[in-house]
Amino acid sequence: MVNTVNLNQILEDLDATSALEELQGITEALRDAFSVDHIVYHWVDSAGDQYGCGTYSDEWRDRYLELNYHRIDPVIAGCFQRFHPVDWKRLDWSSKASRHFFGEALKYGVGNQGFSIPIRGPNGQFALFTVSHNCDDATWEAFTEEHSRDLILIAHYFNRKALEFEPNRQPEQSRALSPREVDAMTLLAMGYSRAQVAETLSISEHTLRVYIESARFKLGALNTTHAVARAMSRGLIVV
Amino acid sequence: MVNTVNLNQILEDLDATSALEELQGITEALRDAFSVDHIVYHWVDSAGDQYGCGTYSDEWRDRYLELNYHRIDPVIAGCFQRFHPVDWKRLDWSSKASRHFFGEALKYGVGNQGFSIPIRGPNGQFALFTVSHNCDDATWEAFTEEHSRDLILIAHYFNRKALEFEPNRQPEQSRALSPREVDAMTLLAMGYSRAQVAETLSISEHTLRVYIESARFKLGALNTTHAVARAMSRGLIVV
DNA sequence: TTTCAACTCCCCAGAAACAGCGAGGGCGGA
DNA sequence: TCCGCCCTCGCTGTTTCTGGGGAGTTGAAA
Repeated sequence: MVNTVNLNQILEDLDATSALEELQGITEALRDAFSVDHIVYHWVDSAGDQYGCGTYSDEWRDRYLELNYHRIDPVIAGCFQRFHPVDWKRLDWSSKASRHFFGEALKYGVGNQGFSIPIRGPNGQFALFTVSHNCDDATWEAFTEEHSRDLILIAHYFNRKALEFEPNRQPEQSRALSPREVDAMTLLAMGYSRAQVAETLSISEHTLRVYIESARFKLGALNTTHAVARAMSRGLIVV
Repeated sequence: MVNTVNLNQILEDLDATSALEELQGITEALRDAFSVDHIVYHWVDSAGDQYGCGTYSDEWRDRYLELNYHRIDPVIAGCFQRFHPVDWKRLDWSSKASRHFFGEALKYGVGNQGFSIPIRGPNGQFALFTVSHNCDDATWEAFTEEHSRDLILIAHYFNRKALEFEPNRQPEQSRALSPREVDAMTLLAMGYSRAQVAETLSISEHTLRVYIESARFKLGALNTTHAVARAMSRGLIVV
């Protein structure tokens, strides 16, 4: 793998991008620049609705989406719990589903090595930036070691553009919760019953209910559990 | 402001840091390297519990914490909604509380210029990395323009260390959920009622209940909402 | 000044969730 | 082979949550 990558040029190209299709082209240019098999940016969205760009084959991408592989993909699960970029080797491949998934991926041309960077944006947005290649462990470690910083920056810029191009996903910008509503949601997420929450906050249970309903309304949630889930995924509460 | 900053050296120093106190020292070194007034890393916990390190005066930090300024600080509010690093000038200072807050900050030696980078980690973790200085707009723009990429990387490395030093905030490991349990938790988090979930999964509501109870047990949760919250914060389900 | 959002309190009835009991078939690892 | 986990289904009763009303205060923004 050649290491004559001009980081500044890449980032400027990314900055200048004005359309979604161009991002696709940049993944290809990056793949060639880094001399790796694949570069993928993958926005992981709520209901399994997904979006991204990259150099994986169409067959693999379609299969991934169709079979809802994001649910068993250890890369997603692992990155979701981490802040660090992560080498695929360090993930948990112990379950049968994981190994089967990996086998499938190999068949469809994904490299045996991978390096994925989790990226998080406002409102619980979550995405991955992945580099994948076919080589031995030592080569791969040298590569990731050398380029991890550049890749973090590139991932960051990719996500900027993705957020820019997908304003539709932003209107989820629900109105912020009031302090009391945050309190209520937080305590509910901690497992308190309504009675306990009311007591903890020193208010009547009915008042509490008003907060919950208000929060539910602001979050567009169907019930309390949904409201708590949304509040969490949008980073409005931390448990 | 001098621009002889050795980014690699900084990042290596950060990587080698093994204790919280050293991070404080690094903010001071960075301040000198960049020749700015202040460098601050600020972990914002929505519960109001906060933590960070930086070169602000002790008086200002104490005042900030004591008066719960994080609730009215436009830097926090603004960064929380953005992915991009942001110049303080571009934030919303229209409210009375904001302007009062800014006046206070100036009195306590915070610069009139600022540049803050939002950083997000697992479980809704949120932090800011801020550079602040006293100068005119043009000078500041030139500075941020030149260093924004470096600052993004530095911010990233700071957050790595912060997460590393706060293991109690890391998700605890719990037994993995079975596929059916994941399905159940996911659909519940999407706002479905038990009846709807059962129908969606094509199982009886009683069976569904067994999954929910099982998941609740595995997660050590007190009720369904709690179980969903824990499953989400541990990255077992993605909603 | 007026308006608006936030915070507080109250009643009631129906829907939903919880808790505890039990049972049987299948599949994979020790 | 046996043990344990996963998946599936059933019953009964209690507790909790939800949704529909209405009403008063405060404080900050327009």
